[in-house]
Amino acid sequence: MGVSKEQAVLNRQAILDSAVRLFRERGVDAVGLVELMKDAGFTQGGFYNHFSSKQALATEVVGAALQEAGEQLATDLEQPLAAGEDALTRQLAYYFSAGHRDDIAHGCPLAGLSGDVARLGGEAQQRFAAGLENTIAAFGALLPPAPKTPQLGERERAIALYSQMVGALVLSRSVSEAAPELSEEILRAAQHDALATLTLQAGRHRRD
Amino acid sequence: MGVSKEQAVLNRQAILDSAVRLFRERGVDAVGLVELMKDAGFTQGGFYNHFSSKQALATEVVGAALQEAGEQLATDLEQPLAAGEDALTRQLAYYFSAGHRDDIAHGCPLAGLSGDVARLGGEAQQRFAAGLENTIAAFGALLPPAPKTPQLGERERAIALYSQMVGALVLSRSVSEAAPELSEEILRAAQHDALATLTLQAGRHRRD
DNA sequence: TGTACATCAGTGAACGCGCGTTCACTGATGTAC
DNA sequence: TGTACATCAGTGAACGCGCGTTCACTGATGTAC
Repeated sequence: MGVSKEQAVLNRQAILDSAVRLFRERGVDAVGLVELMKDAGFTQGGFYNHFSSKQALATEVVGAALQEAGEQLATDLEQPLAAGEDALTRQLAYYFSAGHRDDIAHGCPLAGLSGDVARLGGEAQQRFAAGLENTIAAFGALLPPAPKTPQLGERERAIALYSQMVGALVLSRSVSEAAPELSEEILRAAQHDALATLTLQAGRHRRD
Repeated sequence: MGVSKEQAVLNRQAILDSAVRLFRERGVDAVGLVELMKDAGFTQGGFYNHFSSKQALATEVVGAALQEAGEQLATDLEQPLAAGEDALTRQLAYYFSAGHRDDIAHGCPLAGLSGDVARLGGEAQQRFAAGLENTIAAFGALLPPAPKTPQLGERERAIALYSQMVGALVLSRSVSEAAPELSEEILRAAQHDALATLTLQAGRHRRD
C-alpha cells in the first residue's frame, strides 16, 4: 500500500476537499470520519496520517472554504459584463438565486459554516473572521457611491448588505422544503430591497 | 415515585422549557437526553413518558420557541414609548444589542434554530415557517410609510429588514469570541444602515 | 369512608450502535551503501 | 546500477465512550367497589 510523497499530498487534499464539501453541506457533527474517508476514496484509519484530529480538520476546512470562496469571487469579477450590467447586480442575482440556495456544498461558506464556527474553537473563528473581512472589503469595492447617505461609510454599507444577503439565504434555506413559496419570496424580497436601497442611496431615479 | 396528573403536566413542561433553552443555545445534536433530563431535574429514563423521541421533542421545541418569541414581541409592543422613540427603533436597538447576541438561549429563535431546522423534518420546518410568517407580519405593521420606494410592498420590506437582522446576528455571533471588535461592528453597521434606509425610504431628512 | 387494585410517572441499569481514535500490519516508496 | 533496509501512507479490526432508546422495577396517585 505504499504511496509516493506526491500522491500522499494529493490524497490529503482529496480528504480536505471532501470535508469542505460535506461539512458545509451537513455540518461538522453530522459527518463521521468513516463516511468522510470513504467519500475521499480511503478507509478510516488513514485519516490520522494527515490530520491530528477531526477538530483540526474542521479548522482547516473553515480556512479552505473561505479562501476558495474568495478566489471564486475574484474570478467572477474578472468576467466581462453584459451591456447595462454591473458587477454588484450580477453578484446579487447569483447570491439570491434558488440554485445558490440549494447548493449549500458549493455556496457561500459564511452562510454554510456560520453555525459550526460559533461552536468550533478560536482558530476556526479567526479564519472565519479573516474570510469575512476579505468578503466585506470585496463587496465594499463594488458599492456605488451613496451621496444620499453620507453618514454611512463604504465598509458599513458593505457589512449591512452582506448581513442582509446571509440572513436571507439562511432563512430561505430553513424553510425551503416545508414552505418553498416563502423560501423563494425571501430571496426575491431581499434582492429587490437591496437593489432599491442601492438606487436610493445613490440618488438616482429607480429604473424598474 | 408516583406523581399526580397535574404534576406530570408541569414536569413535561419543565423538560420542554429546558429543551427550548438548551437546543437554541447549543443545537439539538450537542445536547444529550441525559443532560437535558438532568437540567429539568429528572433522570434519563422518564423522557419517554412524555415524548416519543428526541426528534419529536425537537419539533415541539421549534414550535414553542417561536410562539414564545411572538408573545414576547407582542408584550414589548404594549410597553409605553419614551418621547421621540418609536416601536421599530426600539426593537432594532434590542435586536442589535450585544446582550441579545450573547444570550442565544433567550434570543431570536429564528436565528438560534435556523441551522437545526434546515436538518430537522418537515413538521419542524412548517412550524418554523409559521413563526417566520408571524414575525414578518408583526414587523411589517411597524414599518413607516415608504413613498420613495413604491415598488416595494410592506411585506417585502419587512422580509428584507428581518433578513438583515438575522444575518447580522448570525455573523456577529460567529466571530464574537475571536474578533469581538468585528462582531460589534457588524451589529452597529446593520443597525445604522437599517435606520438610514427607513429614513431614506420615508423621504424624511435624516435626523442624526 | 375504607380497602384493594390498577395506573403510570419516575428511576437507573442495560442495550445496541456509531462515533473518534488507536493499533498492528502491509507493502510500495525512498534511501544508504 | 544493484541490493538491503527504513519509512510511512493506507488498511481494517478493535478500543472506549456517549448517544438514543428500552426495560424491569418502584411507589404514590387515582379508581372501583
